[in-house]
Amino acid sequence: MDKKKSSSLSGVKEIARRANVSIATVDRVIHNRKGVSQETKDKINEIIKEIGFQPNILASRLASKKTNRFLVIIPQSAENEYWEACNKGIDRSYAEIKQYGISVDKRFYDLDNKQSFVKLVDSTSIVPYDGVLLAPSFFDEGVRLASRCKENNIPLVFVNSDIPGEDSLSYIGPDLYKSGRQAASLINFGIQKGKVLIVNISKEIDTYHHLLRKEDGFRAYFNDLPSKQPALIKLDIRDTREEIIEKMVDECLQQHPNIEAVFVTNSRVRVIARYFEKQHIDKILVGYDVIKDNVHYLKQGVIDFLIGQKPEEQGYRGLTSLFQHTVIGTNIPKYCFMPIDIITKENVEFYRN
Amino acid sequence: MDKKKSSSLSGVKEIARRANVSIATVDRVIHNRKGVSQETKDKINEIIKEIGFQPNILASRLASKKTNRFLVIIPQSAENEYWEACNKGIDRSYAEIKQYGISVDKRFYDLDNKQSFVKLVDSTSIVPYDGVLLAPSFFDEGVRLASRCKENNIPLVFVNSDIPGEDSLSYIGPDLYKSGRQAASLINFGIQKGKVLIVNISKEIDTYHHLLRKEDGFRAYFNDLPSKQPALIKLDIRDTREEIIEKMVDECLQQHPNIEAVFVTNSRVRVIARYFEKQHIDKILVGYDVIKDNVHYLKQGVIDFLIGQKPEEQGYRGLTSLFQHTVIGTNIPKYCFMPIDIITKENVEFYRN
DNA sequence: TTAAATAACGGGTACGTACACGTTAATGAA
DNA sequence: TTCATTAACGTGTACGTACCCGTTATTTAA
Repeated sequence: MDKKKSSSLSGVKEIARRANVSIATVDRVIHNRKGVSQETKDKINEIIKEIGFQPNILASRLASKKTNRFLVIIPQSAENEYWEACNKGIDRSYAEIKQYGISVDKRFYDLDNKQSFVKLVDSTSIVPYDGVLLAPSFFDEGVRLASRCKENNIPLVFVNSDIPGEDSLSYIGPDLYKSGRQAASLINFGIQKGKVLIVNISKEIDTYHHLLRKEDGFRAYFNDLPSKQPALIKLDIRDTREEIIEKMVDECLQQHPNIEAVFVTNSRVRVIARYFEKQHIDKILVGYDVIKDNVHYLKQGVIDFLIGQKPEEQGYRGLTSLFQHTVIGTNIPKYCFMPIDIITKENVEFYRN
Repeated sequence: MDKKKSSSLSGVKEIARRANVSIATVDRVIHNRKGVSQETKDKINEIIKEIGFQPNILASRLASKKTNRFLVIIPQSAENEYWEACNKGIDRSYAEIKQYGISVDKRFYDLDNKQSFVKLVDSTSIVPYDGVLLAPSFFDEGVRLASRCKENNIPLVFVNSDIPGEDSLSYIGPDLYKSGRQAASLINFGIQKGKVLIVNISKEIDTYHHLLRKEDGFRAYFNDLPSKQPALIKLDIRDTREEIIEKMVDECLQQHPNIEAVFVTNSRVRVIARYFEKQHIDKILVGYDVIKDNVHYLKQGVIDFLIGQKPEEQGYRGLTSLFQHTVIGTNIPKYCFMPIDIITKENVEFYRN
């Protein structure tokens, strides 16, 4: 943690002095531009290694008027707290890195409208950008954008959902499968011997696939269990209107009277919670995402556990990763899985998305 | 998110141009040094507000050869994963801010030896420092250091445990009481009608007090419960030798045969877990801190829940806060409570301290 | 009345790096 | 031989801010 007086003992000037060359030559070597003989190049590189030269990023950024542009493509924040949080994380990152001459262009699409994503992806030129942050809610277009990035050699970071085949710089988001397991483990801890209901609520086919991964993990947990294995009922609701949802859940509960716990695979758990509260139903209820409505029912005791996926941090890390990769030259891990946060009535007040 | 071409439209140069003064005069106003008439001072301040001038921190730091020193006083990392993590967080922060000409001096004390803390505090001069990061494991000396900081007007940040009376810049750490409540809530979710055992293991009286806060929260949760209230047994162990601990727990379990769950108020839960494994005891076990041994027993299924307090982040935030306050001028929140993380077998692999 | 002090300002250099441009010598083409 | 080209460097300025050191006018002390 100690540092030499950074004055004359480090820096390009010192390197130049030791190598008997000018600062400009050292600079050429550092940025491996041409115009330097192999001999001096070797000598300078050796000195660089010897004194452990680390360029002063402040001075570097100040001198090179270089300004990097990043492109961000995520769902709209309006009426969607999850993506609002992600957006906020991006802003927080931006506030920290704008000093370095970074600019960010954000484009938003409608999560309920695949076409808006298609149009956005196809109409946006990625050429002027030094990096792209993408939430690829829809598969095919995500792939298209990814390959365009690859062609142009532009680093690409996925947030929230991954497209495993494409070689992105990094994926930052949840492990859906494991989060499903986690939910199962919590429910298993609380139930006696009743049945367990799994509810998937989604209209778009692509987003529905994400829910399936969670369900897989959920089921896998119980399958791996040596002892008791509760009966698992499944309910698919391909409609997001509350009346429809309530009606279908109602019917299902009629049909299976001894359901003890309900697992909702996304943030729509709030709708089920509202229904439970109205009908004075007291079952174990587990769902996703720390958004206002869900927190309300968590505090009421209607929802027992929420699983958090840190959307704010996903946004923050996404942009920060692009910055660190491009400007600082840091090595970015290919996969950055978010923690699987368990939120209850007792700890929700301290939770940070 | 859009930015004007930051070239000629912002910066001290532009301010100077608009105010018909030299850059030096603008600089005097910005750092409110004397040598400027009230009139021009007002004019310049107005222009600053008008164009929303934000000084370029890169250039500022580069020009002023100012180098800030921070003092860090925390327990030794050796054989203590918790404080090792905190130390690591401090290093991570340092790696980010050293660019700005920050240097950090670390001093370590022995958590099991109050005298080492006393000596350290009394022998260390805080005068040359621009900020102090302190883990005040022992109360009285913490107070002494705090008042010395106050006299010298040096910002002080507490991590891990607070000394509420002293006006520090910030406290960064857990809410012990609420974390106890959280533990209670988890246990309550899993038990049927058996008794619950609370175990405090600590030698030093000061650290023992921290455990009491958790116990208070734990008890409060059950007190607030309208319905079932399990019997709470308490076991104080003022010795850290494993044989002693095992023996006392053994006796206690003999005496109370129908204990269903055990809550250990610190990271020593590993000792109880080891004992449980040996004796093939299968009870709900909840404890603190994501350290190697505890994780082992979590994965074995011996420990059901660990409560995490993010030591790494505490260290990171601690130093970063000092930096932001001193160098950037950011407003630091007086209290920064860590989330109360719930860690299980299923999510531990994604957990970040 | 004169020297000294002070208030209010401007000029200029430095921080560490980037880069445009100038310079020299060697090489190649005509 | 002469001119153009190129490799291999050095010089110097710029980035935006900080701050030392002048300079001028005005006030104060003697």
